[in-house]
Amino acid sequence: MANNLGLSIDRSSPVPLYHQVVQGIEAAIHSGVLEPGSRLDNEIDLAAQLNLSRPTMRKAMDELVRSGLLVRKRGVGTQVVSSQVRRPLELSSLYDDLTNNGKKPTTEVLSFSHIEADDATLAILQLPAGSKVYHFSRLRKVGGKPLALMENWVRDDIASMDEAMLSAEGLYSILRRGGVNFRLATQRIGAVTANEYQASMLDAAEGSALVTMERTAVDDTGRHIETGHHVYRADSYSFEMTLVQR
Amino acid sequence: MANNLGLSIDRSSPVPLYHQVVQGIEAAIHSGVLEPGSRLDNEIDLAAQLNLSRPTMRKAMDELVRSGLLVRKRGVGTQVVSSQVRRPLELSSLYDDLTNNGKKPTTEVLSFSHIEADDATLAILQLPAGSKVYHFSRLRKVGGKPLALMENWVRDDIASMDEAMLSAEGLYSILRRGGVNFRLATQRIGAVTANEYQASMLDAAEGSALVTMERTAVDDTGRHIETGHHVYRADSYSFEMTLVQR
DNA sequence: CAAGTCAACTTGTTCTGACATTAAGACTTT
DNA sequence: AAAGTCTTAATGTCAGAACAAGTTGACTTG
Repeated sequence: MANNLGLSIDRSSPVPLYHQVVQGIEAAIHSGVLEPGSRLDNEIDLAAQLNLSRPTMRKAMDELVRSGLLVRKRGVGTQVVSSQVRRPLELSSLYDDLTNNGKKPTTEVLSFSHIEADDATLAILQLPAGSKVYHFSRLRKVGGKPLALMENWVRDDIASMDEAMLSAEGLYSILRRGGVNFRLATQRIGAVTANEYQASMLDAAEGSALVTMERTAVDDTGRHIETGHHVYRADSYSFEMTLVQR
Repeated sequence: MANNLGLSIDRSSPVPLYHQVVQGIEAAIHSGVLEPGSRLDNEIDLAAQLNLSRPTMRKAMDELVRSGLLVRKRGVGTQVVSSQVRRPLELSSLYDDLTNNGKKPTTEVLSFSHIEADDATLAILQLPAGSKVYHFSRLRKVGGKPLALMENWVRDDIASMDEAMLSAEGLYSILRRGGVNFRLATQRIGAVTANEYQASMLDAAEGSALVTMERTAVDDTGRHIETGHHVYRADSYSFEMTLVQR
């Protein structure tokens, strides 16, 4: 059976060939052309069908295996796992996540200051003593409903910012415009019960469950850009992810 | 400066060369030989120093970039990000995590049955109507202190199990012995407040915060092996992870 | 007929080689 | 002296080839 996925490769495109293959197979899986559990042709045939070399084909399949869409087994072949694999947790801001899903988030800046960082923040952001940082807290709402209460500390040598900017857009887009290329983040997810302040801000009952996230983001030059402590209403937000065994 | 990392490659080892390089560089970073922020020699020189080809060297560095230890920038070079990057969330069981950290977990089986799966479970595990599954709930303690309350549904065509087995070891080790090679899992992390039952089992106050996790695990043949709903005491457990931008 | 053996198939690893793209600094020119 | 340009160096992409190592099923043999 010629498992022609109906995908074509544009060699004049600036998009790398292996990435075109990734997108094509992703589309085939999500559209149902490739059903969960079905076997793909072997790497060599697939490469030949698309006029690609095997290393290029393999690199594409590597990415799909890593993202959890495909499963490979030596001596056997490659299978589609499931079309309903969730997107892995991405290195993006809450604001981006929401707008990408068609939501219209609003941001209210509750406090804003440009101050000398305390010792803990200096250590986390790996800044020399006496450095100043932006410190602010924001309330994010979707459809008028409070979703998240966010407190952040950001180094001040990237982009200057003020309350108005933070009200109008997401923190990450401001920083990206300042030339930051985010590369990785470490985060910790846990839970707490809402104290009086959190409850009032999030329009929730005191003692209700909140999801907490602490995150520190690093850019491609190794600079620690920002750290934050966020809390989310547990009835409106949870973290979904796909873990892949290496 | 010859950035010789003092690592050597054993070509007679069954461990792939690229993986030996990964382990060597990881060790160099964690031991402090490679300091955070320092630049590595370029790929071609490094490959030459170890008598490897550039693709092999690149594949090793790819993995380190993905795991967040290194940062690459075209036209510039490769840098060490930080020695204190946390291990990414791994596809492992709580039991393994605890024993690997030197803890001695105990497990109490609260209920156990071998029943026909309900529709929701059939759908999640992608089983035909009428299939039977193991359904059980367990309480896990560390140092005599309750940590997690776990309810699981497991397909029954892998390994037979009973209360005694589940008391003595982790679910994943039983399944692995039954020939399962776990490949990926999708999970969702959130929060709730403890109800009366959860509070009493976890020795916590009613209304205290709990971290929730729902997980479905898939093996290397695409079978959906088990799904579970776990709750953890928020004061004793949180999820740490490293996100890497592709 | 059952058990072991072997051949075919598929992914896993590794190599050599080439060119493209980006970034930074040195150089030249105005 | 400042601006733009060019060179250099590094990572990014792609090709073609070869062999290694599991898996599976067919075949052979006792």
